[in-house]
Amino acid sequence: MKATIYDVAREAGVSIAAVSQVINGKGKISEERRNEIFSVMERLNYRPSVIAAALTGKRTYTLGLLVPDISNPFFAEIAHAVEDQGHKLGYSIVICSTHNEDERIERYLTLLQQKSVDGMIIGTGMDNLELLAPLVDKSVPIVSIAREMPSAYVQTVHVGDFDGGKLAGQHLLALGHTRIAVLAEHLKVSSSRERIRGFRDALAGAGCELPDAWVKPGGFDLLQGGKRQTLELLRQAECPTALFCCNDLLAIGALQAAKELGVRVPEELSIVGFDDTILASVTDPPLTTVAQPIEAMGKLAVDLLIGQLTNPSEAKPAHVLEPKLVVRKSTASIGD
Amino acid sequence: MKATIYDVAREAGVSIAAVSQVINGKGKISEERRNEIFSVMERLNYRPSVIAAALTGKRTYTLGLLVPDISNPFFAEIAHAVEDQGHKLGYSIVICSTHNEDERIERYLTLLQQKSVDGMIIGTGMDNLELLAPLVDKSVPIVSIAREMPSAYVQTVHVGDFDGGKLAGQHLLALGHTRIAVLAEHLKVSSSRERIRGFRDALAGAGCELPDAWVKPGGFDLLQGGKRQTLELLRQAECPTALFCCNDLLAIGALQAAKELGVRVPEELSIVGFDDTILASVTDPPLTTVAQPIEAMGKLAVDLLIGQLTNPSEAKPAHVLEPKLVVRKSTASIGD
DNA sequence: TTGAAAGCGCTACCAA
DNA sequence: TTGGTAGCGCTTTCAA
Repeated sequence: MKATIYDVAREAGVSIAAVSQVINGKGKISEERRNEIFSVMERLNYRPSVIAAALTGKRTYTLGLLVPDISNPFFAEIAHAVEDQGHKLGYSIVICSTHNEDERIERYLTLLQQKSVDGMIIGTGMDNLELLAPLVDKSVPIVSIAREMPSAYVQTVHVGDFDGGKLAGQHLLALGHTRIAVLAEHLKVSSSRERIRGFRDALAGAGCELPDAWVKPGGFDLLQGGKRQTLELLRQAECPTALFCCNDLLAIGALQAAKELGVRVPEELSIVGFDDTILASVTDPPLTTVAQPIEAMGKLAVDLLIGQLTNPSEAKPAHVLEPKLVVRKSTASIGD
Repeated sequence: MKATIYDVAREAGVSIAAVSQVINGKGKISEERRNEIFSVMERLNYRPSVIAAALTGKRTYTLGLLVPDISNPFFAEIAHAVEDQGHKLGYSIVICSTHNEDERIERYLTLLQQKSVDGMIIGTGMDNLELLAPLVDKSVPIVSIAREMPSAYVQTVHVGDFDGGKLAGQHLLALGHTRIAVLAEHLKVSSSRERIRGFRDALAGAGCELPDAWVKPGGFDLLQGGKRQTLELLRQAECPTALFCCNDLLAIGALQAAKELGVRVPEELSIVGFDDTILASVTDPPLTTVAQPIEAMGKLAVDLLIGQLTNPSEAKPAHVLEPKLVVRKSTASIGD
């Protein structure tokens, strides 16, 4: 059986209060007693129950991270960064993957709260901000990452999606493309919408039009979705010469579709992705993509969250990081 | 403030015991009272505290998953599979990434236990089985995934690493290679050792020797490590014509090294990986690799774990799934 | 059927 | 400095 605070107290011949104080380094205990108690804890291999402690409202030094799909390298890399920084600051991270299903968002939100994390980082889009209400009530600090979240209550860390889309657009325009299509995630994803808006903005600046029919929203499976949409696009009589994909996974689907149809990238079709995950650097050809500073975002999110923990009253500005275009081999001048 | 069981009891004019019974669907409560209580719970937006419940030893319907590095697509895909199956069976999954550091293994092991998960799936190699002792004491069910774990206490799901290595070896031999080197993870990783053993076995069967100096263990960063080791190998006078990499990430590092040196794959250097993650299918050239049935492994691990939950006394055999060689474009006959 | 009360392990306040 | 003790919110006998 696991040792409890009572066992330690009994063995050491002191009260549980004394033991509790030693555990938490609070109160006044004589050096002698403290050492005695420590050695008993050691001997009994005693581990305080976080559960019981949490019940009495103590900090748990655990942060929750909610992502839509952990098998998307972008979020896996975010998770990695968050874990790293959290650990540096003495926090453990528990990760929950909502598997892109709305119902699970609510479930994991509740779960994390119930497991009494000290704060949460949310990387999942939330259509229904109502879901945050219980957290706000309990004043659980929240920062959203990689997604805008229009709530005064949550702090936000994300890349300039509009600017990112614009970068992609300008790059493609500079290469002489005018017939360009867009592969998106589900259009309820705000970052996708923003990226497209930025992209459109760039095209518009050059007097180039993006027909609505050429904005293809994907389904749940980004890879398959990207592939399917691209096949459709490429089979049209008047097909696009370039593709802007709202993330790397979609871009890879597009790459696969092109390969399947024998369409050469970048000679016959230019493709630009978004995120700059590990995937982008290894594909054939390597992917031109809009990079998000994943590591910096993860670190910043943790820093902000822990900042809120220690100073809850602070203002909560949005932090918008700068996207960068990384040119690799999947884009080329038209007619090259 | 959040409503407690007391609030509900008071509002409904019953005892907390009655409310508890309703929550858990136990005991005998008149239909009438039950409905009354339900409606009060609704009105108060009452959510039972999992923490408090856990303190009294109730199930939490949460499973813990421990992986060495969530940014490795193999483990991200495992996590995805586990989450999916867990969810199907009504369990939530919390994922912890140990970031490949031993100290964090212990920390997260303790954490998960403290958060009172009902069981744990461990995908991290554990040198020190002592760490499991506290879990065994509390009889927390454990299944290890993707790693052998020589403990009668834990159930195991993994691929036949020896056979997988052998498949790789046979494939390379069949292509006429004899000068073959191996890229491994840290050699304390048992699966790497097994894969190499199987690989050696295949070579030995053909009278081919694998010099120890050509077994290159990597460091923490698999990608960089794989690249560095490959550069070293390729710069030797008498360099290998083929590489067996103990996972896809290493193989990609090798691919990058080859590209950097202008060594053509597969014409001048054949590379075979292990895992068959998404990465393998997108690289340039696509990677020949030994596939693990990731989805099946995740599903099986969850099933076994939940089996133990409901029937703790069962025998705990190891489940060894079959690896499959997936031939893509990174391997070719020697001299082609 | 229902309710009173004893924990679960720990924190924090108040007396001693 | 110390120890006693009242919760924290819920589950679970055991009586009523």
